[in-house]
Amino acid sequence: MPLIRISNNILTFIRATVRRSVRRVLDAIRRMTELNERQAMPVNEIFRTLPEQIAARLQQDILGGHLKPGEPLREADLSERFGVSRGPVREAFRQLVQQGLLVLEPNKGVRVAQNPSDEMRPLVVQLRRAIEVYVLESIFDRITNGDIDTWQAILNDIRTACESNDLNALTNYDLRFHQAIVKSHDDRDLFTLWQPIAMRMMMQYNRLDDIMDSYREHKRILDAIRARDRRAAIEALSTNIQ
Amino acid sequence: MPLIRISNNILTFIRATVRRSVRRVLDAIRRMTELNERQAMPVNEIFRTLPEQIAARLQQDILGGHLKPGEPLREADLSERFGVSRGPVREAFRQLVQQGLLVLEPNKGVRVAQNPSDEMRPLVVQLRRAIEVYVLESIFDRITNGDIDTWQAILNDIRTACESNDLNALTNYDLRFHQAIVKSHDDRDLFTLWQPIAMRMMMQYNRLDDIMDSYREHKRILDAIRARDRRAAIEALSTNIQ
DNA sequence: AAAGTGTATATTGTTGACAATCCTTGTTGT
DNA sequence: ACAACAAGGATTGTCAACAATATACACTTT
Repeated sequence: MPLIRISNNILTFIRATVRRSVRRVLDAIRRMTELNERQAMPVNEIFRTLPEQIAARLQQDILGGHLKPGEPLREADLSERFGVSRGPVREAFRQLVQQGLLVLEPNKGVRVAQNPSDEMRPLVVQLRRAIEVYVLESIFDRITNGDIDTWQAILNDIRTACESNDLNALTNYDLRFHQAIVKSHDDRDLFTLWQPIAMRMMMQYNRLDDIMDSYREHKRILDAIRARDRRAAIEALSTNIQ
Repeated sequence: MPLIRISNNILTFIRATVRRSVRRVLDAIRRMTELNERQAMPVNEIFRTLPEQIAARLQQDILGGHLKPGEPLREADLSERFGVSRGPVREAFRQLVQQGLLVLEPNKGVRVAQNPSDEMRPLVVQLRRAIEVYVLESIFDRITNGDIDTWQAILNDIRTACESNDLNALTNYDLRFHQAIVKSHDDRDLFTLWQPIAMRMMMQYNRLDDIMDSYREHKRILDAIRARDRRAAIEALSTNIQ
């Protein structure tokens, strides 16, 4: 029971004003941090929607192995866990289905997808390589120092994860590193195309004997880019994807 | 107002009985038509869900060019058109987003996706070829005469469409032909992976000077399969995808 | 023994109402 | 002139209640 009663008209106008103010602040931040327009985020990527937040959490759970392949997910459970109704949870499920992390059986719900079979892995590798090499080729001459700084920051996170032997975090940052590259292409559709393929590889993240190799491989990529050595960059990228 | 009032208990038992009967009939049909188990459909693929039906209709509208790229789709409009509430329409939107036919902007709704850029087309071709060749290689020795008959039926449809110069129908059957091949792989995940890529090619279906070429190309594929000529089949398939 | 039936329960599917957001238009203040 | 404001209408987002379906189990029929 509020202490003061406010009319609806006044409420909507307060909301509008606040919203506008927030937008102005965010615009200012964006200008200050000099995100180049190529990846200028719409406001709604900063305040992500409910389903997106839920999907992000579940994605981590799946890639981190806390949810095992084949495990069923119930809408009611999650809606309680996140304190929302079943609608946004359903929506989040759809997003994860698109990414290939969940499979949907009508009237029966969703389960965590099985890891891609060993037989299939070479195909997935081939597809992902094709896309990422295409992206890197395509953007190479337009890569700014700002881009490189962004990627360097993620690379630092990769290093930290490797050093502390945190496979969970490594999976996450590895994904983000490549994601950042793919997202810097003008054509956002490429990211949509790339995501489900990359996800399928992330589900079985165990190819390295020495975990530090992951850091070294990514460092090679970024160093080559910084040196503007096109061939070396693409070669390093290809090597990393397997 | 129903003429007779029936208690809830009786209703549920009637429903259960009817449902079981339907299932038995469908099982019988399935056995009679001798669909091999590899692609044995669950019952719910025969009676498709509401969202699936809506998505299928919209898919045709988009591929047929009745909905132009960039055109916004409103939930309320479609829910009225199909006589359902907005829920299933939303769901259908999500499925089409997954296929790359719609793009989603949070709080703003969906629009028909832009055709892939010319620059991007070679990449998409490469990806689709990789998948379909992989599938064909993988299933080749296990292709049954039943499979071939199924594909022949679609090929006949392609021929009819070509002869009557119906580009709309041709797009549809061309899609189905390849879809049937991809779906006959054990691993259903391959289809999920393939679909968004193939859709992006179907959005710009205009590469042929002579429309009958489409029939000839598909006939070459099927003839080679029927002759169990692996290399020729894969070569014909590759040629067809461009 | 195998297939079918009655029933209860858990879960997903659908709906309509309401809330939040976007977008446009006209107005105000500088 | 220009940026910010105010108001509204249109559209998407969220919710909670209800309907339909899947599934399991005890029981009956053939």
